[in-house]
Amino acid sequence: MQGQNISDIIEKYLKQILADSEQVEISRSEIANLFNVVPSQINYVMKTRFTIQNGYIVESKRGGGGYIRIEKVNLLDDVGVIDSLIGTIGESISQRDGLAIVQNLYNNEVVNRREANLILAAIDKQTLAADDRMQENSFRARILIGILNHLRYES
Amino acid sequence: MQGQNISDIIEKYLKQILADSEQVEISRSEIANLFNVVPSQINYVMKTRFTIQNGYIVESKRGGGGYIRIEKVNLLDDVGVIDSLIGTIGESISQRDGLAIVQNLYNNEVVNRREANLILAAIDKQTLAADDRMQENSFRARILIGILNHLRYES
DNA sequence: TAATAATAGTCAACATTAGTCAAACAAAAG
DNA sequence: CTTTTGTTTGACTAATGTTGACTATTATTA
Repeated sequence: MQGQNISDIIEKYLKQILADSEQVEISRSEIANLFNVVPSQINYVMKTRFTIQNGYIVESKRGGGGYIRIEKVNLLDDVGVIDSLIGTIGESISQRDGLAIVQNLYNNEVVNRREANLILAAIDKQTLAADDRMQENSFRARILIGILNHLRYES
Repeated sequence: MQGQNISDIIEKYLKQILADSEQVEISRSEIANLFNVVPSQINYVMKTRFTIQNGYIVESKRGGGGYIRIEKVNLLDDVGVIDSLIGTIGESISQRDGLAIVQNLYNNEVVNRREANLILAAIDKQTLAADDRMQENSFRARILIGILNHLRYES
């Protein structure tokens, strides 16, 4: 029996709720209070246990009536393809290689033609119009990775 | 589940009315009274939830018989609005305003849900992960404009 | 026309949330 | 026992919402 630290207990508590409903909406301070931890511990639990790789999406809002919402999503079958594509992107990618990635997605029917063109518009050299090539390639990489992470699940 | 703060509730109330008619005309003090808030809170709701990015135009008049009128605008009816959207983006846009624009595109059926989420993934704060806020907002602006220009020719 | 009443707008202070980051501490691995 | 990895904590930051004093505009009345 593992899971004695408080982060594990909070994780278990939240996942128990998520067993019944698709999402939970909590107040950070309330939960922190409930388990007698500092509020920022809740952020730690989110970052380490409710990641997209595990099939969770976390959204939040600050200010009055603020919240943290955890949503459980269905991971798709081609997660393997996505992982390997992310691996090849790394921290920087040229427009040419970016095009290849998008074409790969299209060929694997992860996206349709319209969606592929949308992505290409987003990572286009002219669109990014960065100060230098390194910055351009770096942002292109981040955008592609963000999109790929999104494609892991159905929304 | 959501909508704990009073601004959200007022927003919902007004949008419910706007679901049936193209516009609403309210008295600021009446609405403030109805929801037990100070009148200026209504201005706050207008400024944060009924912007042109959200697809609304707000007009008002002071003095006796004064009013605030909210009008829903339709992207498809008016090609110029895409231009004005690009204009409001300018060189920099926050995640919040970016979300408003994408939601607007979706509401006006310029993009479908999947495409909207794809765009949101591309302009997400975490995706961009820029060194500073200015850089983040700048790239978000370029990406959105690139996509909007693409959509203009596509459809 | 001038004064007054009846509206709405602006702005800054304050309130209420959540996020970040790094240091201290603890547990696990080597 | 030492090193590495994971956890806990709290000070500081950021975002969002609420309030009220003061201002601006328009209509009505004297």
